[in-house]
Amino acid sequence: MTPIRYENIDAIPVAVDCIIFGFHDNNLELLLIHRRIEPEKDKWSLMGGFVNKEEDLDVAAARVLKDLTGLTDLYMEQVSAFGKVGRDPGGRVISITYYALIRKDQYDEALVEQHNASWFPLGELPEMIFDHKDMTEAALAKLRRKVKTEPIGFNLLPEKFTLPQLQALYEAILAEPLDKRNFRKKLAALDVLVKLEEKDKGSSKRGAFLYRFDQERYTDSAGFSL
Amino acid sequence: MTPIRYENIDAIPVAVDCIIFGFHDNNLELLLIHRRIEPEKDKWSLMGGFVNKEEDLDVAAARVLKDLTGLTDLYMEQVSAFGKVGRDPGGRVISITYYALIRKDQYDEALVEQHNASWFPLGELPEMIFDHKDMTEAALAKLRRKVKTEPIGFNLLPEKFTLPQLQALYEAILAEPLDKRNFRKKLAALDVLVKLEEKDKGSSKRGAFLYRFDQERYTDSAGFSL
DNA sequence: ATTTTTTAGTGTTATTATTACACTTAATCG
DNA sequence: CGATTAAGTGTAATAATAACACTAAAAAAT
Repeated sequence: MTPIRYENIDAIPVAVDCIIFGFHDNNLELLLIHRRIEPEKDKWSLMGGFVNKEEDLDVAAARVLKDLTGLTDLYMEQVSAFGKVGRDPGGRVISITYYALIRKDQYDEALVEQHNASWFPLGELPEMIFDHKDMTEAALAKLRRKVKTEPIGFNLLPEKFTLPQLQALYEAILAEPLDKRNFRKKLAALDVLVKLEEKDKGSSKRGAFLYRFDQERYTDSAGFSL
Repeated sequence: MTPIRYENIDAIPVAVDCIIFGFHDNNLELLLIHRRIEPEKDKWSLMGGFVNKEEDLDVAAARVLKDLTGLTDLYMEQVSAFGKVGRDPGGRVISITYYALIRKDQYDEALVEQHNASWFPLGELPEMIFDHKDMTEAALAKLRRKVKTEPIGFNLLPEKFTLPQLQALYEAILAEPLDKRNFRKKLAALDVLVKLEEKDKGSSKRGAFLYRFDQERYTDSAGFSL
């Protein structure tokens, strides 16, 4: 990595592929794109794109996300690089994966339709091209680890949300049931939620109080652990 | 990422850079290379190399490691991709980082000298080129996380080691003192070490018993947590 | 030979974190 | 106004972690 000019060096197309998570109907979902050309026609694919010569990796990922969803400033984290020689039968491509968390009430549906994209619950993923299944698994593993120690789950919920919603979100991500009282006890201890006056009556007769995540309280606090 | 031929796509030189950890004198150390040309002359650098067009990423990393140390089959893990446009002033290069754990009693000293490489304790790192400092920090963070839940620390020790050595290793990696009795209690519970008849008298008058890590016992066991 | 020095080795108790668990309340619907 | 549905709430048992101090072995010094 020391030479000063890199003209004799193999250059390789580099892509970013995005694992886009959403939350709907108490399920964690993935936004995938329907592939309409051979090879691998009719399989599904992560949203991706090539990295331009003068473009930062994470800028490329953000661009790809914006192209599909219309959204900017999404929560996004690099997962890892996939670089097996034969991973893409169309030619050598190294792909850097990012996962992103989006609010399903916010994305641009027109753009998504335009790309033949649709949402799949994690349990019902279709066949995917290349190594996109592996990428998804790596992203999910990373998300599961991260969500326990950083308050990133809120990126999947609307600004205002109820505690039952929040719990369902964590259950969906971690794929395990959580005890309601223990969950709330931990949250109360963290002291990063603000209880609002309003209730959401969408999912019960009684209605559940709405909360919002308070970034400042979190910043001032010691940690986060659920 | 969908087109079938990638001829109109920007291709970019891709490098691997290796964060090579060793353990010596109760210190975690890094193997760095002295840079003897401008720019950044006399700074230090991670060992790296470019990825060949027909070479898997991890094969490239293993090659780079072998070139410097003579060792194969090292424990190695991908850290992440660094891809800022200006990170290397010599031109656009995307670098995938790997950390590796080596036994300081095994590497090929001649090769290391040939590359003007030397070992630095983590606390005394010299100025490094480009973003190599960031890479090192990312690698260390990953190592710290991993070492708590996977039995990878043994890759930094000789086949036979003493419990005081093992504890010193964990203290060096985690950069915090550990309680001797609690440490041994946990190890005993894990039941993955085999106590040998021999003692090592290198570091004390009394001498400490040697142990070895038993891969089979670990595979059969439920988990690992220190 | 005896004492000194140095590091290895060993259990128990207190504290904290986690888990398990069941009833009451509020509001709507019939 | 009774029935239904999901929201909301506290306590006790268990497990995990953290704190802590002396004895044992061997070599080195006297």
